[in-house]
Amino acid sequence: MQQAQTLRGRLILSHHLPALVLPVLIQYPSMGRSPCCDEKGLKKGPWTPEEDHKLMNYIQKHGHGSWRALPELAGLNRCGKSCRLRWTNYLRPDIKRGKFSKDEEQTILQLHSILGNKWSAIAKNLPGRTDNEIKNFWNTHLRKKLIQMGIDPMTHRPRTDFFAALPQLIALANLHQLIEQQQWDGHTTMLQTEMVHAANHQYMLQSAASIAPNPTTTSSLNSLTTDLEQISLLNPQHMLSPTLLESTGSEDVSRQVPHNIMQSTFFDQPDSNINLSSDKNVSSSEQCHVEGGSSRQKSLFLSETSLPPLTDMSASNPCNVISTSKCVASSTLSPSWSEILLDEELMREFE
DNA sequence: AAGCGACGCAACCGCCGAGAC
DNA sequence: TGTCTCGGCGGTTGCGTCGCT
Repeated sequence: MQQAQTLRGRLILSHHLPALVLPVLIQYPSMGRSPCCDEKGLKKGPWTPEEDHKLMNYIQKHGHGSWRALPELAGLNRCGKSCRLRWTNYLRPDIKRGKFSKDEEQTILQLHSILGNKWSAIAKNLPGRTDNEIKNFWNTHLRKKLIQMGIDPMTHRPRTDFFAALPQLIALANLHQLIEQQQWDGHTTMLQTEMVHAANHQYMLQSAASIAPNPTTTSSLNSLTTDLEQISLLNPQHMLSPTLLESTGSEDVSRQVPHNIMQSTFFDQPDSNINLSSDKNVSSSEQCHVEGGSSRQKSLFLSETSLPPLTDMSASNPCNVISTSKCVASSTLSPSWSEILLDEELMREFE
């Protein structure tokens, strides 16, 4: 019954609304979340053709003005925010709908490699497309496409994290095994506490490093570094990797691992004779096979093992937080796929 | 034909910055 | 300076559709 009424409304409206809006109305009434009750009694959920008609009529006659005041003036039982969203993402007459062209797709890919998830900024370069539409297109199509091509959708560079993460995975497996064996009961609690601290510090460093260097962030980083050094001083056996300390401020921080975790895990035992990798396929630089050796050797070994985060940390994408020029500059380290594959002219526009 | 999972996308949520007071 | 309002933005949700078994 309700469906029949909606359908009727759809057919009647189809004679009155601009041609651009008609394809939109075909999709009623199914999309979006199910309505839920609001404390103020305002309606939520999918918009009906009647509501759209009211909103369009009002804005075409009076402009939107104050979005907060609009619903009452237009006779809508919606919040202003909902009206604004509906207008900007759906009803605006200049919205271009339908499939994205190859050109649009390439533009999105290139702009995303430069700007990151700045959908509104990307949308400004694609007339008629909304940020929401571009975001959806990215999440449902382009992102998957890049992943299938073996390209990290956030960095736009070939993914290497799995192989680079192998030593870390192996280390974690060993850590688990060691804790279960409880060979060093007294150390376990302390170690776990330190692991939490180290993880926190790593996270803070990653966040700080993703911000463009300036006096404030530099001092913060120095403070963090000092903090990390203090941890290692309190626990000399948990030496920190020089690369971790030196890399504050570079995007490579996100690829470091709390080395005090690694080292305390592997070497606190009286007889550290731990075979961390029996996999012959792992390259020599990634092998974690350590038998005895001096502490200097052990330290060197670990400091040279650069490890990525196991999760896809969007925060580590410099393009999410820093300026375009910084991103382009960082892209000179190694060419991103878009620099190789896509239109050079467009790339130059953003350099 | 029915069941089921993946997909697509409109709409909501929560946060943030700008501006007014 | 602090608070409030408003608009904008990015992330997430949830439901209908589609395609496969």
